Amino acid sequence: MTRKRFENPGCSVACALNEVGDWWSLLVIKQAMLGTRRFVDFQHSLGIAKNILCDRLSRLVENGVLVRVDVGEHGTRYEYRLTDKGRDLFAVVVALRQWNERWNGSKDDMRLVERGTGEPVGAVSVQNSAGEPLGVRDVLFVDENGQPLDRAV
Amino acid sequence: MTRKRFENPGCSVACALNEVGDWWSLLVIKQAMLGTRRFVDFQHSLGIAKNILCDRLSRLVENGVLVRVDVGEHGTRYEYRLTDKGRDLFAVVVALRQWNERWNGSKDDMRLVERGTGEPVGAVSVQNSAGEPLGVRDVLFVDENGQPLDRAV
DNA sequence: TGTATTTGGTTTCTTATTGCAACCTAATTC
DNA sequence: GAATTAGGTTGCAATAAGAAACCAAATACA
Repeated sequence: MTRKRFENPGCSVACALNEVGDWWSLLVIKQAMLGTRRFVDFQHSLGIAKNILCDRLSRLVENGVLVRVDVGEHGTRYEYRLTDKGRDLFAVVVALRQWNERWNGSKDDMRLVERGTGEPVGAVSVQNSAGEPLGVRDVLFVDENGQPLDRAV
Repeated sequence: MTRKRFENPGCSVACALNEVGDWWSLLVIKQAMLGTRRFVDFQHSLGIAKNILCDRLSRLVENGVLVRVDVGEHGTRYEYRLTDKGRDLFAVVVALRQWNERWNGSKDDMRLVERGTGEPVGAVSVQNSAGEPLGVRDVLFVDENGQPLDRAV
């Protein structure tokens, strides 16, 4: 039985998870954000099986999250580089990181600072137009007609 | 062979994915944010197999993302409600939603607006202390001593 | 009161995916 | 010229997923 891929075109979260929602993809992307580009480096830093890494890299390339660039003179050295689409997952990765640090208290080996100033980056949050953070209770989910969906979280 | 659970305590992203990084968990959480609380409602709205739903709900309860509340008089009616920890995944869910809409252009059935004003919520992003958005190229990953890790993304 | 249905599961069975290890080919290094 | 490296592919055993059947307690329905 094929694992359900969330083709449901009515749910953006499902569609996003369809591309990057499996066990390894987001870790591959995070590692790419750290500068990893080569097959063997992904393999060693993540401790992932080679066939699974092959599969994930191919799928991420198919989906336009990574590009495979030929860097050898004669075609057996490749680099996997983030595309704009891939780099745009930065907020997702950082939000996950911060969530884990807030609730599981595990200290990551590395910190994230602004390149220019060296200041730590702020907390990733949903915001209104004034830049004030919004929790899930501060928003409404509305349908195409602007009618709010009943809800109590 | 047991699927690798990312116990690696040195990586927050891996730890976070260990709790909510499988195919269904984030969809269950998103659905809970929409107000779904009952087993059958999760089942029908997500189209998930009952045994898998059981497993995911139990795991999310174990990890403190949901609580199981007895709402029947005599103990066979339950509700699964988000905890503070679960609600705090809001930024992750919205970031994924927005990423998909930016890059895959699929229109979600529902829109997200601020409860008070009815205005659409802003784009979730990593920011510096001044509230300016930061891309992955605008930050440095530094180790415990503040030394930047070599990197070119 | 008696029957049907709903709820929240568990069990069984089949299929898919994972992880490991072995292997493989072209290119590089020694 | 031999050994190693890069980037895979293949085969196998173990695990997880999905569908469907089943089940007990509680509720709704007549």
